[in-house]
Amino acid sequence: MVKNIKIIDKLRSSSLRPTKQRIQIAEFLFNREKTFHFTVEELDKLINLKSNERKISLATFYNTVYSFKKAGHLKEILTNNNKHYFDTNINSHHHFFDIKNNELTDINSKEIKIKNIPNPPPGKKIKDIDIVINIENDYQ
Amino acid sequence: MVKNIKIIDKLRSSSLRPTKQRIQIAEFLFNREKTFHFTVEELDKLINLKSNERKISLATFYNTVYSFKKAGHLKEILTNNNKHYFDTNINSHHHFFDIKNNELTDINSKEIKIKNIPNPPPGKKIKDIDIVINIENDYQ
DNA sequence: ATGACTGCAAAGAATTTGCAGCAGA
DNA sequence: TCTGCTGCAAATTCTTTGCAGTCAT
Repeated sequence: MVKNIKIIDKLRSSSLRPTKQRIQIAEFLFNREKTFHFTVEELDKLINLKSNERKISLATFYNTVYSFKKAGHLKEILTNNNKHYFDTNINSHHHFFDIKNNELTDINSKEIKIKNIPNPPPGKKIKDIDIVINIENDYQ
Repeated sequence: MVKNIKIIDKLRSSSLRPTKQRIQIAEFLFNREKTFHFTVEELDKLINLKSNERKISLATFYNTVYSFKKAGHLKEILTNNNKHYFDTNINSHHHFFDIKNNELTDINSKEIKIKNIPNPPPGKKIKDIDIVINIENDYQ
């Protein structure tokens, strides 16, 4: 199996040693076209079920996902369902959240704009802005 | 101690029996001027510490807070810190979230507006929109 | 060789559940 | 009386931690 050079560079350039586990997780996450939303536990199941190799431990998934987040390769998504969701799309974008099934969808529109952004409290600055549009079934 | 008629009406009008526990919790939450942000565990501590009466059980706090939310008397706030935060301000409003200390502040400004709201997916309708402005210390 | 990383298992934090008994209507 | 509600404790779920052994450099 040919190692993915791009993935290894990505890791190195974030001062993350390209270990077997990190490479496997990074390939799974970043070699894809579409945005991918997940929790750490889901990721563990997805990767460990399909792989024949030795299982990666849950603690390593937690470590790795948080390292990737810190390095800016993943974004964390706000929800009110008491789980940490991550997103492989790190560009500034927003989400629909289906409150019935806890389902997240990216909002592709870049046109969404906020007017009259208030000033942050003294001594603070704005880091970024999350917009979540909560949706529900349209019975009519 | 005079029972708070308004609180009892509020409960009744949501088909919630005005039990001693619900009245005590509702008085604590709703008889105040300013918006109040809390988690269920914090609420438990705040109410049970200051009260001389028999302690209200944690399960009852969970039941009650979720009933109040369902009845529309509380709003749940989005965060990414793995806790359910609630807000006594049920009017549409938004939050600053200090990512360092997990601290929520209301944004009073009603002028904040979103332009070009995208269409929800087919069969869905927009329920509401949450905006969280993440802030951090402004070192310069 | 030396840090950094991983795996394991135990601990921790927050929330949920089941059910017997209690209390509003 | 009859449900709905509460209290308790156990269970569940997700996340974190400590540490010994392993691996990348």
